[in-house]
Amino acid sequence: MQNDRTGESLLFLTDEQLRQGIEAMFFAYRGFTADPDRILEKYNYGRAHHRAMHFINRVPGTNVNNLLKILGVTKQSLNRVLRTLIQDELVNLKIGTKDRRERHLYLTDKGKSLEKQLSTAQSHRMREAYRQAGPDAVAGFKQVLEAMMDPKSQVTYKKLRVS
Amino acid sequence: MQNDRTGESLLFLTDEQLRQGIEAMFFAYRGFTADPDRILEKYNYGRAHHRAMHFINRVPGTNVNNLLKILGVTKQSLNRVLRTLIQDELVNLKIGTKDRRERHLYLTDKGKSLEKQLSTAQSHRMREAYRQAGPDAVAGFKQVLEAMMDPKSQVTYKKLRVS
DNA sequence: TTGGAATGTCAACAAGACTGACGTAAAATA
DNA sequence: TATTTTACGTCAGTCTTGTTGACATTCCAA
Repeated sequence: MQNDRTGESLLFLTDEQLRQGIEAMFFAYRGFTADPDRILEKYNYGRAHHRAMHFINRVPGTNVNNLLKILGVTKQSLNRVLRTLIQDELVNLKIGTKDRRERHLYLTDKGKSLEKQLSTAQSHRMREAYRQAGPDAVAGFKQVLEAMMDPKSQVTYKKLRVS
Repeated sequence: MQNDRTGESLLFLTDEQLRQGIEAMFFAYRGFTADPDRILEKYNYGRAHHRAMHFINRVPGTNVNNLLKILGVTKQSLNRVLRTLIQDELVNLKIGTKDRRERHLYLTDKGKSLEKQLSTAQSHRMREAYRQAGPDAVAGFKQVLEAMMDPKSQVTYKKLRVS
């Protein structure tokens, strides 16, 4: 695409480059989750709670089914997490007015506060990485990640921008 | 907040950009692990086995302690995985000649074969993503990921290139 | 009115992480 | 030589987060 296949090296597609990419994903993901994990530990929550809160914050009023699709877990798994979040008053349920089977999910003020703490920590690391790498690198970073997603995730990911 | 100092737009550092990066990491990592996961399931192994095999393949003859540092888990956790890999004859132990307390780890032919299967699947997705994004994007991708790692992981990551 | 969708919940299970404690062999050091 | 430290293994117990399967409730829509 952006290179002449007529003698240019395609060096970025060597096995060594791919292996490096794989290992970079592994180590970077550990860093990516490290800061929120430390905070969550203090409150006796886990990554699953973080993810739920993140997307409830991102899509306030989402119903359970939609959240399930985003998170890609079973309802039983999500339910366990939601139950504790609701008990601890981090998440609010509102029964749908149009369809009363649906539960719409919202963060409470307490929930927003914790979510803010978590996303601040995570964003801080991301911001530093972005700053060090610069705008062009960031654009490339996102391009590659997006291309790595399953098609369904890609759709979900893009929808989140629009909404 | 994060706007142009010298007229240059730091648009890539907005909260929205950071949030997108966070979500991209989440969805991309799912894609990243999806293909190997499917293969592992058939053999009744998990991601932990994959990671161990990956790095034993990458650093043949590594001792247990070194592998522990790379993987960042407890010895109990790794041991459980190693035990099954050795039982199933995917991994070989060799007692150190210089220091006989050390166990050096190697993939057997059987182990190499499975590792190849897994890395082929994972590389295939990575290669497609690289190809779609192009060499500049790939460079940026790696820059950002590297900057996102914990310092210790960064060192480990770089050492793997050299060795 | 009936089928199916949206949701919740109970039970059981497994992977994979953790901590803590203990044991052994071998190397390093005082 | 005696002691301590290192490398490794293992037993036991716990936690989170995922899974399947089964069943109940509510309620929309054909």
